[in-house]
Amino acid sequence: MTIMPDTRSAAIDLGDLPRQLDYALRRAQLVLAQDLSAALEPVGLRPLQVAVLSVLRGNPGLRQSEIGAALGIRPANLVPLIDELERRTLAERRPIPADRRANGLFITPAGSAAHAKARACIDAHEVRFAARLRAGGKDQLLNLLGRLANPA
Amino acid sequence: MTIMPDTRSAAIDLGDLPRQLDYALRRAQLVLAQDLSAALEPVGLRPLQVAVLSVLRGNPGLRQSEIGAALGIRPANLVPLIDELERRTLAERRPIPADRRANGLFITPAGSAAHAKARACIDAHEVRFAARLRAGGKDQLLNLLGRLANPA
DNA sequence: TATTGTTATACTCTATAACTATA
DNA sequence: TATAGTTATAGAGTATAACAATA
Repeated sequence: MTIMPDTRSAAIDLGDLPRQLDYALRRAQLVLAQDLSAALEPVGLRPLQVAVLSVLRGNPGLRQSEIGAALGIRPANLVPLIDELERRTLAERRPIPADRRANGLFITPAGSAAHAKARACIDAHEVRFAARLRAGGKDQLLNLLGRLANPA
Repeated sequence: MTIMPDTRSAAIDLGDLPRQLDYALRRAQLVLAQDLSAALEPVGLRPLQVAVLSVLRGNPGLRQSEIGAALGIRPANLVPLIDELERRTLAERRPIPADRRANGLFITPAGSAAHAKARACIDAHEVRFAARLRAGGKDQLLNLLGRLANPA
């Protein structure tokens, strides 16, 4: 459980913080991440693991380097992540004959099943938070966040 | 340096990820946090330390428990943070006669000076990223993020 | 009994550097 | 020589549990 800022007690002067994008982002990101992690607990997967499965589902045979580039995860950090997915037989590494340095990554049937369950949790989570916004607010937000993340 | 997702190579299918709030938040938050941390490097402070100084500046004598509640930091995690600020004489703990369990926290002149420098860095950072949005985009974004972070 | 601050500890995500085996 | 994956390690931020001093 995260400790959330006390937004009610106007007694405390937060200065410029409420006008800072990074502060607002940190707060919102933390709330969402906490909720999503809790929502995924029944499935036993963390958000990042689900993200990897999502990409694997749409791109069978992808190399680790490619997944890392797509999701913004460094090769060194991707290794233990894939290790665990493989240990739980949710994904597997297969040798690539053409390049024996690289691995082709594949989601397994068990991985697809887990991913489907995770998707349901995530969808519910998304609906839950979209409800906090006005109609069209989610699209607006995704647009704004995309602009921030991309130099454009 | 963070590895950012490859948004250009449309070769890879990211599935539902681009439509997920938590994923968009994670990406944007990471970009902003990285940039801000780098921007604050000359001052030698991390964003969270500056946040504490900001609150201290507007609320001299605040207790640790109150700062923690305001910023969403647990008491146990606040201790080393304050320790370092105190070690660098940017803030100080003073005993509270009325309650000898608690500390009153105060920003020092050196702390105010450091905070002023940090503010300039943060303002520049904010301008830099607000420029990625349309006019009024920042206010829109702050509004949406506030709604997400707050249940109501 | 409850609260304030503290210690100790663990987990997640991110980061760098250096290694191996291939290419 | 460059690349793919790996190992080892470190730093932030966040989390819990348990304790001492005080209320």
